[in-house]
Amino acid sequence: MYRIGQLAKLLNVSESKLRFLEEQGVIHSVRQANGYRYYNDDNKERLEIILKAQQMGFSLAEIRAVQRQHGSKEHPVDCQLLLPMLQKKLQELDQQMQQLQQQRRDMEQLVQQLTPVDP
Amino acid sequence: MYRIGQLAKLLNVSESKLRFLEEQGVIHSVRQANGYRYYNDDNKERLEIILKAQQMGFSLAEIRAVQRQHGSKEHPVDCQLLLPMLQKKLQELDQQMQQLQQQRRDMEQLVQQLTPVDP
DNA sequence: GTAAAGCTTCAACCCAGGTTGAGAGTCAAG
DNA sequence: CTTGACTCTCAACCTGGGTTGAAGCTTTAC
Repeated sequence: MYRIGQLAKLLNVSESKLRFLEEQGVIHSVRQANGYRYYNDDNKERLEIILKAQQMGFSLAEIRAVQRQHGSKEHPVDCQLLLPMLQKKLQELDQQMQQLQQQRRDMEQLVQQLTPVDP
Repeated sequence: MYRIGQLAKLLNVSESKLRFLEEQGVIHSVRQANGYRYYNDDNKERLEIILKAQQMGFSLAEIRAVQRQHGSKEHPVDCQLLLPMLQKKLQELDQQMQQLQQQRRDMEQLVQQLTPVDP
């Protein structure tokens, strides 16, 4: 059981961000009588997954959507939560990349046309 | 010479966005005595480039940075403006993709471990 | 010559994703 | 039993990238 400061330091995020993410409903903590947030291993794991998802460019809205979709089922919950997101993201990225590469080719051609025989 | 409404419709963006982008210094227009914004082909071309750059995930700050870097030189200006941005972005994407793919492999393995011989 | 459509500025608002700070309670150590 | 470190809530603020709306010109069309 971590307290907020410990977990924040451990995962290198701000305490305020942890409070914010909880308020937004994407992570959870356990409250003791003193009112402090405590985080067990499940809470921590979920947080780590959320952070990864954010790094990959998912918005909190997308994350919430997948969480709801998937409900609170059995075990490989978090992986099953993450996999569809990943697959979606990979597809998007593949598409983006292809567009970019096409545009780069176009650009390079343009540049060559516009810099005829200067030297 | 387009007026703002025409250009906005043509490129499928809002008029307010055109005003905003001008205020932010990333595009320009020509003012006539009546106070209206008019857009010549150069203005339009630059706008199109900015819009593409935005689609590719560049922030206005990044765009401004490249614009300043590159000053207002000669001709293939806009391509030379776009190329370094593209190259940077491509690198970033390549990196992201590799991370993602590694993570996906990890995930898939995990899922398999966690769903042993269920049926 | 008047109405509608188009344009102007300016200030206020919106959303996401947080951060900051005040005022107050909790806990461990000396 | 007080000090310092830690935590709580709540409200206000911030940034980026715009949107919305009011009040007032200009231009076009009849």
